[in-house]
Amino acid sequence: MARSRPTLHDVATLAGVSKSLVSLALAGSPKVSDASRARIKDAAAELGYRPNAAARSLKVRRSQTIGVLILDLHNPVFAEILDGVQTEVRQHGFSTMLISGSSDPALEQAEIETLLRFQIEGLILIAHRLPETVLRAVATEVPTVVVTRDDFDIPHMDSVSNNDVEGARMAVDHLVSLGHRRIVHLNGGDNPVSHARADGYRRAMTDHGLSEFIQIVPGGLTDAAGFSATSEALHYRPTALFVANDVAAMGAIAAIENVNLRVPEDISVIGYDGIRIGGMRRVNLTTIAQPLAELGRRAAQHMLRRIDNRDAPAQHEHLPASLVIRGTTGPAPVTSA
Amino acid sequence: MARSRPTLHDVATLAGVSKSLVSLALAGSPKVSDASRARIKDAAAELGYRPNAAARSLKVRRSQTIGVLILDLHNPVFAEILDGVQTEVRQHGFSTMLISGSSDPALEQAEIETLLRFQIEGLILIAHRLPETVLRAVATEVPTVVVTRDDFDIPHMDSVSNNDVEGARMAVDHLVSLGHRRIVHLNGGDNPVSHARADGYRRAMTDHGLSEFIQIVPGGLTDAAGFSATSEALHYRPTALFVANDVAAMGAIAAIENVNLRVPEDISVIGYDGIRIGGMRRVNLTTIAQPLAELGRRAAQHMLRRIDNRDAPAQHEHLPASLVIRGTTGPAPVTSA
DNA sequence: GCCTTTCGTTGGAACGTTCCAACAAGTATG
DNA sequence: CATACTTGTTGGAACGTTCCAACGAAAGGC
Repeated sequence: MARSRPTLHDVATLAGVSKSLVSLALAGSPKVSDASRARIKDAAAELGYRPNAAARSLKVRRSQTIGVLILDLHNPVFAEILDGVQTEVRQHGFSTMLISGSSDPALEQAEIETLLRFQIEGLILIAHRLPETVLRAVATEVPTVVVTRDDFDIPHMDSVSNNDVEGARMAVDHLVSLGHRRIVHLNGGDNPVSHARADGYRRAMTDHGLSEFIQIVPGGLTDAAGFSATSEALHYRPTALFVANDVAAMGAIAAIENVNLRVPEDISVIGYDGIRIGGMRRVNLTTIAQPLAELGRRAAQHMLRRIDNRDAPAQHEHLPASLVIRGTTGPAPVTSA
Repeated sequence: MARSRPTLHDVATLAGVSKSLVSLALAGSPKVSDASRARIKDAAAELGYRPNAAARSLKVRRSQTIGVLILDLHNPVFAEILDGVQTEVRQHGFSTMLISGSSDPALEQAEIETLLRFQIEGLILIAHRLPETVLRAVATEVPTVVVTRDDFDIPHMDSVSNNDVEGARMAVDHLVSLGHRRIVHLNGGDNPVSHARADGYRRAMTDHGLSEFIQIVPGGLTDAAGFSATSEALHYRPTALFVANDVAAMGAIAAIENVNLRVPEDISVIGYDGIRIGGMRRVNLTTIAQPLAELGRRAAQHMLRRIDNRDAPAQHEHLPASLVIRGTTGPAPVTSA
């Protein structure tokens, strides 16, 4: 267990040159003679030299690290976005420092503080529940981009999300094209994303001349919330349910089957998000799929761009969602209630 | 957009003291007078001072950061373990630097190298596929603990995992207690965990006097692998399937239902891991649950212990798995084939 | 009134880099 | 042959901390 790591200086003495030259050589400068370069490389290898990122970062004032706050690691939506962020970011030689949200929102702010101490060059928020004041403060400190939300207008702060209103409309369109009219929406609770999806539902229903059937049942974004909200939804005798997200949709389906109705023969169900599990054959959920990994990648790209040009105007990018038809939606039953 | 951040020095001049005293005060030393302390705190707040972690880490040679390699971010098993790691680690004032495995294993080694440059104080491997030589090399550099695997014997390197052999036995016991005899195992492929589970299956079957029914079908750890392996498994006319993990079990169930057999009336299915989705009512999967978050927490604890005492003997901790009975297992059908 | 202790404070070296200015030695230019 | 330029190399300052040794002032003990 080697006590203290070899430094640039150690390599220099072994190679018989100055530490400056070692630094130059290792950085791949062309002004180093081939002979020296070879000697230095050998010495570095022999000692198992590894540059100290803290020292480097202190000197050059760049940490090559970007911070990522992920609201909920358990939520597959966010995990897949994170994956997209990671692949993009590492391709550009950056590392990620990760923190995940906890039950206490105040903790998240403290964690962001920690991230900033490490001189992160950028911050990506994969969903969040920070008050706008905090968000603004953060934006002045470090280039920031938010994924899945665009409900803010802060200078120099980008967002990447899908258009939830448009996605909700696609869900309704799909159901209508299958002959459904009594389409109930299971809402996802009091958050911007759920509001937008409810809004899209409302508008699409109206556009289809189905405003009399508009019915929004309060729910949540979890399996359990979907399950329990469904019993209320069934009072309205829907032939189809548009559920705020996939996870809740799975709960809804379970609730429907629980009262001996069939999906999709009696009731069609469509979710939102496009999480992987939805594609498993056991689940086979029709959904409005967000391009999750792509969302993450784009966020990273915005980030990197903004690191080079902090003063670029804020961009709010929307990536298109897409309808993925699987087994939980089908033609409306002929017996209209 | 404030250009360069205030330093200790700036705080010192504003407060009219030396930077040493500021350092002392901010560290909470008792040797600082109340008057000075107050003045310093005010000055720091006014300037929005934030300590530079790189500088600190350079000086004290402690980064307060631990590295985490997560093999596959998509796999809910690993995500839940990571969550456990995070909560424990942050409670002790450490941050995490995350990297996730990619399709190319060589990349993972490069990423570990990056982690080491940041002077991480410890490394937690949430599953991995590194060759033992690399593992050994890593262990000499930094305290390391491996989660979900214990197939190594490297000095100073801990592991936390569940006992897969024992867990597999529990699965078989459960099925046998329901009257099953024709129990087929869908294997998870060529990796240590799957080997152990197959082994446990084999032993348990033998112990129950069912060695004639031992049947191991090669498969994988994904939904698709479970689906396709099942068609072969059905040739053996099983009344129950013990599948290598939950995700593959979901694929298996889909395949069974696909040929118009019912779960669990015709065939019982039990998985392994205890991922959250399995608990969703739509899935409702009987499984052998690993204490995932606890696995992560324990790993972090081992890590922290080892940071204080690098030379402690290696520990291989096994956490007990538990049988979670849900809806995919039931009594063996009376018509024995 | 002198010595010692305590208290609060300070200067400065160190951590391991990067990079600028400087330079020696050789090569080309006038 | 002096000057300028190139090539390869070097010393040293800086980055923002921590912490040791040292210090002056006040206070206590003799």
